[in-house]
Amino acid sequence: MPYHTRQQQAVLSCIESHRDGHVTALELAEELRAKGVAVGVATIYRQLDKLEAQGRVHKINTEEGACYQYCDHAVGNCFLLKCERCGRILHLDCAQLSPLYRHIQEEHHFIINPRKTLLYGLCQTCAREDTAHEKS
Amino acid sequence: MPYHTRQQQAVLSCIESHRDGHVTALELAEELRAKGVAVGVATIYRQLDKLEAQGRVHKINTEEGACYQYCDHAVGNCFLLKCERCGRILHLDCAQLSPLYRHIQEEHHFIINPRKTLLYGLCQTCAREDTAHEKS
DNA sequence: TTGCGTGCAAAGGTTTTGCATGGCA
DNA sequence: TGCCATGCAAAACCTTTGCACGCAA
Repeated sequence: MPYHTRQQQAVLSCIESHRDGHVTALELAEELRAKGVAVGVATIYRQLDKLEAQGRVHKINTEEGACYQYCDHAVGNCFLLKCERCGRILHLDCAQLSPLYRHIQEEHHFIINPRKTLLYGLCQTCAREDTAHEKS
Repeated sequence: MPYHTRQQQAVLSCIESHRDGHVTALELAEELRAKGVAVGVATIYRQLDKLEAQGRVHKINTEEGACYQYCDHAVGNCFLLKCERCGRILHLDCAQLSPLYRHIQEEHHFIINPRKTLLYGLCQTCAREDTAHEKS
């Protein structure tokens, strides 16, 4: 039977406040410390594991380590785009995604977890810069 | 001006021999050592960086760290599927992928790097096991 | 009171870096 | 000969684990 603690509440509300963003475990630790609600990193990792198992948080593996995102909405068509140049992560919604997942399931018998889709590429800003550089 | 060395050749041919698979940097080191062509891990990481910059190798970030895959073919429709249960990585080809990339580029102005697409989910074997467990 | 959750510190693993050495051109 | 690439070891880094303690129920 799980206990409710001050730390659990703090971690959850902190990651919730990044609703449309994503944070690393260590960023959470830093933020909580700044707020005066210090929580040990071990506890943060353990909480994030639990929250992920409950489906309340997504864990996303990037080049720089794992980052986490709060999740309260339908995720069927949501996905993340990481710009390989500036490192920013964008959140998009694309209606063509769930048909693709269905197709993959029917043709290749693989059940996609839509919460973990992360594509890499170039964001608009960086793509523009590239073009500008090529011209000069 | 780059020099050509025994080690470079060894790393490249070793990763090439995994044509349809993927290896971690440390697995490469292990394999090379077993072949009697010991190469330091630092060198392997440095080589993989260069090969990735040249587009000859894909770097894929997984839960367990980075793995690398040789790349010599058109990659427009290739992608990877990682089973979240057994950890296996499958390589698939799906004609619906490049239209999706085009759509994302046109609608959301993000240029996808098709070499890095990695989706998560459940492979057929593990999905079957899940179903079996639920029934019992 | 019971035992789960926490914090600290240490361990674990992967990847990077500094520096002296070796080997290609 | 000049200089890049290598190897080793140490460092950096993120994440997990062990264990004693604190606190919720």
